[in-house]
Formats: sequence, C-alpha cells, structure tokens
Amino acid sequence: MKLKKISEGPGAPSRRRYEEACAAAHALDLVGERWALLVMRELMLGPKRFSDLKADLPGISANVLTQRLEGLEAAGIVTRRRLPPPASTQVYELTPWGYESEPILQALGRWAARSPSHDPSRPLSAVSLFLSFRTMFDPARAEGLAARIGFRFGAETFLVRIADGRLEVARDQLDQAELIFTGSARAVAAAVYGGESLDALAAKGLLSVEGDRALAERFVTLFPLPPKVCPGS
Amino acid sequence: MKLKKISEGPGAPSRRRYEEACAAAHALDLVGERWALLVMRELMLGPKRFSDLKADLPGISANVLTQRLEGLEAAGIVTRRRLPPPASTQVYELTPWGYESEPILQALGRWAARSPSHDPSRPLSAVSLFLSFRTMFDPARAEGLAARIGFRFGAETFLVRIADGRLEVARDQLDQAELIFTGSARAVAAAVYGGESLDALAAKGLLSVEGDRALAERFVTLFPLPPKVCPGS
DNA sequence: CGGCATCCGGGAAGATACTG
DNA sequence: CAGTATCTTCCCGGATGCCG
Repeated sequence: MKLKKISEGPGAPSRRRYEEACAAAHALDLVGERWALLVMRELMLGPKRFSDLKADLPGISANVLTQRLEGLEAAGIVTRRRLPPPASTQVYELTPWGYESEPILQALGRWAARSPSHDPSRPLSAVSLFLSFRTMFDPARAEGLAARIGFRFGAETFLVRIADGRLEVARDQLDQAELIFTGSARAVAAAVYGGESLDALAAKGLLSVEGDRALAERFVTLFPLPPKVCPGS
Repeated sequence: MKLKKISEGPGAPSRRRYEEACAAAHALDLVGERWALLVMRELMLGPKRFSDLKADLPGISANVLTQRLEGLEAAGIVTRRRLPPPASTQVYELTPWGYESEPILQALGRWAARSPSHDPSRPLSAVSLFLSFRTMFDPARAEGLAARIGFRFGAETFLVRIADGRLEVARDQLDQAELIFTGSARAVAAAVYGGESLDALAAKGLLSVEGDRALAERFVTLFPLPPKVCPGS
C-alpha cells in the first residue's frame, strides 16, 4: 500500500500526481520530481554513497537528496545496501528495473542535443560523459576498431572498451588500456563534442594523453552529435 | 558559491535550472516542469485549442497551462497559430523538433509499464491511447495484416491503419474502416491492456463494435505489455 | 563524515473568480 | 472560448543541528 498524507482519507486525491493510466504519465509520477532522474543518472554506472551523489549533483541540497532517495527506494527503483564491515558505510544502487531506465535518459539526451540552447561546454559529471558515449556511439565509425581506453578524473578511473561495434564502460579500472586520458569529464567533452583539438587542450593543461595518439584522434570522432534545430524552421 | 542575482535580463539567472552540459539534464531544463511533457503528449497527434488541452489534461489549471505553453513556445517546441477567419480561434501545435520528442514519451511509457504501481484501468486520454499503440505495437503479431480500424469517442474520431507491419494514426477520419469501435479510450484500453473481453465491455455498455468482429478480436492482441517487475527482485 | 530532522524564505503549482 | 488576476498551499533550496 502507498503511504498517504495524514490529512487525507483513503480516497485521497494524491495531490501532486497525475494518476492516469497513460504509462508515460505514470513514469512522471515515479521520477518526474526535480532531481529524481539526475540521481538515477548518477547511479547508472554503479552504486554510490550519499556524499558522492551530493558532490556529483551540483546544486542539490542534502534534504532534497534524502527525499528523492526515499521516494526512489519506495518505488522500487533504488536500493540501499550496507557495505561489508571494513567500510561500514552504505551505498545506493539501482535495482535491475532502475537500470532499465537508461533509455529514458538516452531519449532525453538525443532530443535535447538538438536544442538551440544546449551548450556542451558547461560542466559535466563523469557519469554523464560516459552515458553520452553509450548514447551517441556510432558503430559505423568504429568499424574494425578494438580498443581499451582509460580515463583518469581526479581520483576516479574509468575504462571504455570498444570491440565488434559495441562500447562498454567500467568504473574503477584502467588495466590494459592502450590509451589513457587524464583531466576532467569537461575537457574530454570539449574534445569529443566541442571540436577542440587535443593539442589545444593539452596546451591549456586541461587534458593529457598517454599512449596511442592515433587512437585518441580517432576516438574523439566516434560520437557524432545530431544537427541543431535551425531556429527558422 | 553561487550568488542569486535579483534582477536579470533575458540571460536567465539560472533560477531553477540544472545548467549542465549533460543533454538529458538540458532536456529537463526544457520540459522537466510539471505538466510540460503531458502538454506535448496531447499535441503529438496534431494541433489543439487551449480549451481542448485543458479538458484533456484533467487537473491542470488554466494559469499553469498558459505558463507551460508560453515556456514551450519560447523554447521552440510549440507554435501558436491562428486558424483561417471562419473559425477565428487559435491552436497550439508542436514544431517539427517538438514532434521529435515522441521517443521520450515512448521510453517513459515502456519503462513505467513494468512498474508494480501502474494501473492501466485508470482514466486515459484518446491521444495517450493511440500513442501507446504506436509504442507497444508488435509487428510480428500483425504479420500479414492490413486493416483500417475506426474509433469514435464522443465527438472525436480516429483511424488506425495497419499495413506491412506498420501502424499509423490519423485524427478526424473514419473512412473505409472495416471496423469501428465506439465508446471511450478507457474502454478500448480495458480490452487491449486490461484483458477484458469485448463481450463483457459491450454488455456494460462501455464499448460497441461494428464491422469485422474477427479483426476486432485480433486487434486487441497486437499490443503486448512488458512483464511487471516482480517485487521481490 | 554520513545521514537525517527541523526551520525558514521564496517561488512554483493549484483553485477560483473574473474579463475581453 | 481564451486566457488573466488573485489567493492559498506546499515544494524546493539553504542553513543549522543532532546523532552515530
């Protein structure tokens, strides 16, 4: 049974929900509140702690994050798990069904990438970057390519594997990478989506490239953005 | 630390927006406000007047609808158009880019249809029903089928064409339909998604079927719902 | 430090009434 | 019919503090 506001009886109007049969409207009942989808986005590559979520969602306040996590947990989208004794902290993780919401983020991203007001040069979380890779990856441009590419953003590391026209992302590993980018998610986005050259970014101290340089130059071409909407249309 | 500017020009002081480079977050800046996506949903099959939108979005208030339409127009998602003199009323219509947002509604719908708390027996707008057909249509189940099926919901009429494993929806026409359902969107949803028999619905006076009865029985099987999430998982 | 409760100010959403 | 004006409610965001 759903929790009802104390002030309302059983037939409660459920004030701020749509309560339609339309499944899209129901989705908005579940994840339509502010920050909810972005919290899910940050968990899309694996569990995180409360403070990591707060740090990766600039602007969210602790109480709102608490509320969202409670709501998502009650809806069966997120679970709370306590790590084994050595680190007695708890983490939040998407349920299998929660992970299935990635196509929502992809549809939103594909559509909004065409927006005239979209500015790819703004700040970006690491998870956002790698989810955008999964969304925008063009298998045709990766024809015959097999590679392991590492990323070092501060203390975090990620590995992108490309093979057989597929792209996979893993957290917390760098092993056997032929190529390692070191810098920030924003700097990588500038190279991949902003058209900035690796040399220019290196000269500004924003991004360094170790390993297969030709691979790096090819990598940044694998994620074509859809054309912007022409304002006149 | 961010400081709020009290008075700002059109450059928006980032009042309540995420302002991230992540395209999904930008999408939420554009259409993440309450009611915005449902307004777009109601326009997805063609233009509508203000009062039609208000009637088809139970619970929205006039001022909120006005605000959403203004915001969507400013974002280039909706346009306002005045009909030719005889009917001097104006209608709202999605721009071409606005129409491209349908995959967002489909991703939301596909995902939320698995929700344990989703109840397909609740009220439903006609547009929601036909968009759900576009989302859930299974070409394999429509193998070799070519048909024109009409729907009469009060004063509104719709025509669904199925051919070559594709499904198309048109408003305001019924011509050459081999089959016509008369009743409500909710009653059709009960037959297609709720597993209620056409006989039972007819007995209750909710839905009547004229024309090819065998086609009607087949039609209601063309839109399989994904399995619900098992609560224990 | 991680997680959660509480208080407060501002603003968005909701309901109703009113106008061209 | 197509909105505007006004008032109320309550969510969001920020700060602070408690507790383990």
